[in-house]
Amino acid sequence: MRHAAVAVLRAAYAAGDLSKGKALHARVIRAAHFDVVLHNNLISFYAKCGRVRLARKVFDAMPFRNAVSVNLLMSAYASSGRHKESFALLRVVDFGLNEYVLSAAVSATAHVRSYDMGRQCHSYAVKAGLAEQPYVCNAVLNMYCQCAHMEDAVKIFENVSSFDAFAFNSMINGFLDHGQLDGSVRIVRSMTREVEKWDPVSYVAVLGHCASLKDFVLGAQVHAQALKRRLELNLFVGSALVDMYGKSNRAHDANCAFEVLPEKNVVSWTAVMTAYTQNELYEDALQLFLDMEMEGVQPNEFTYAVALNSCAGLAALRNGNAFGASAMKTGLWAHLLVGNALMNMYSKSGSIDDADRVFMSMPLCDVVSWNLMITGYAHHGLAREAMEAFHSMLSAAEVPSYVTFVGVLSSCAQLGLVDEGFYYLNVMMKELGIIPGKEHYTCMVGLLCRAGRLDEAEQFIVNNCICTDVVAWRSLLNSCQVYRNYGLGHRVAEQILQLKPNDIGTYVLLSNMYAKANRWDGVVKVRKQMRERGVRKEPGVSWIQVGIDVHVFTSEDKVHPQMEQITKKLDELIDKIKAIGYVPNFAVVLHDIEDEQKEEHLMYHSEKLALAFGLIHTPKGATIRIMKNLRICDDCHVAIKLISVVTGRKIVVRDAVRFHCIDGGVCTCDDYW
DNA sequence: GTAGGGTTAG
Repeated sequence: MRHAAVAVLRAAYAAGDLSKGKALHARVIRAAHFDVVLHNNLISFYAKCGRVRLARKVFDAMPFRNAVSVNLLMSAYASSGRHKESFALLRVVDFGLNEYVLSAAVSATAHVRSYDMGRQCHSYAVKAGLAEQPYVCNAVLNMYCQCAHMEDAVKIFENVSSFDAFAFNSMINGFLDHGQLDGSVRIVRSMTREVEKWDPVSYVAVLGHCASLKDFVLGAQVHAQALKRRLELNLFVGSALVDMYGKSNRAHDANCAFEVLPEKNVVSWTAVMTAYTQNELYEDALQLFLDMEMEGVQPNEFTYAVALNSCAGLAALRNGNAFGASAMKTGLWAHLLVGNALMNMYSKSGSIDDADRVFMSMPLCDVVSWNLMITGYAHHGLAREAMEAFHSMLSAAEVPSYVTFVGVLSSCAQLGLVDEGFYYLNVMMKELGIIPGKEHYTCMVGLLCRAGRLDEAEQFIVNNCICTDVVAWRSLLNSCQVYRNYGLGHRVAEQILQLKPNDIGTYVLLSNMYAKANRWDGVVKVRKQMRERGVRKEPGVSWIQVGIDVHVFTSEDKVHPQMEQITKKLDELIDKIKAIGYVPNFAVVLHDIEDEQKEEHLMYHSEKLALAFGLIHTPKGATIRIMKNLRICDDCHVAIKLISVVTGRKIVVRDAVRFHCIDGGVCTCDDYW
């Protein structure tokens, strides 16, 4: 009976015929005597067919079971991701665990990241004398890696003499997952020496290590080794290669690794999209999304997140909206990852209200969501709202992170809350043990500058060893410009130009500073210096989306087909704002041109062209959103504020650093930028 | 009739 039945089950599985198996099941139930092995075969059959509930039914109906029955059901649960249920099965076991069941139990605790349960299993293994069993030992080692207790993992790793690739793989991934790159460097080194036979997972792990370190040289060597064994065709290894090249800023190589894959799945597609996005090739990433859908591959939550991040990079609000709607239809919208990506997209596209709306509707949120809200408000010049969000975050018992404090400190800076800023820096360091980074120090410099305490700001830079940080110095120089402190400004600019010769941002700030202080001799000097050193301004580019099209404008570029209309509109606008006090600010013109040309030059700044175009092509009262690659210039800032008055429009300009939300002649940047 | 680690986000 048993042999025949097993043969039937095997055939039924091979033919994918579930009903044949069920028919046999019925006969087994009617049979006079109970056979454990046969019932185990039934469990195995249902499990292989992906019918875990039926497997469980068989299990529950058994008058007695053995270790194999338990193990079969546990692995069925594990392969469908139901690790808690797998672990819970131990409660019905009324006999001692063997090495099979024990390693399944340990791996369940590893998946749910339960250090406590994992440790209990480990001590059980020690008492039962099973701790040295290779599978148990590896499972325990892996459990400690997953549960972020690398010190326990290291103890096991060091005490066992002979290891296969498995243990090395676990150790590398454990160190990588917890950001301990020095640890993974050690393991990878000894692995290249001691482990002869790498398995495919080893390649994936080592490539992940290379990706984290952006170690393209080692990555390419691993690639070469993989080629010898034709492993570049393996979906996992291939995706890891795509990721490694992408993170090493080699989008083209990433694409080659992708193209070579004979079978592509949603992960490999998403990996190559990610590679493009991380290298700022947003349009290509979005094109890949379309290609993927054409191939009939369904996007998952990661794919949507990457697509939305590309939209964020382009500030492509409409496309982002479309992806959001599409994610809503597929039900993937509720994923944390997608919600966060949507918030990010709205925030980077200048639509902070929409970001807030998404945040409020998210079923689950995490520290990243809170950070997006806080930094989003801060970038939009809404420091009060940012601080409110921060306090709500604390009330919600979410633990602030490194990024949280970047938002908090920059909000304190915007509000001129010097004491609060230092208080929060202290909380961050003392209470949360977060080591402040450049971003925090730069915020503190900005904080002191905002309060007009420029000398203290300079001292702060010197005292905190961030003298080599151009961003910190630039923040100080910016304040010198705002406060017209050209003595300090000149010194600071020298300092920056020593660190980064020909830094165009510095020349612009310096020139603006002299202009604001009415020091025309200074402006002339800066221009001369630039000419002598051959420094050229990067062309300003602005873009605006109208309908489904993105219209791009470069300064002085007159190639747009509707240039005539745009010029006419601009003339009109300039006349109107001159009537309410606009005076062109020639100081921002860094080119050596005649005075009479300067007004025309200013008029053709890319943001003004984009704005005029937007005013022509959008309905009355609609908000206009403009993106710019550089920082908005002082003249345009003044002009756009006045244009918002004469047209009654809300105008949002995203420049290289922040948002300017301009409404009724007032900008959220408070003219401090 | 039984086993483990892996790729995509920030």
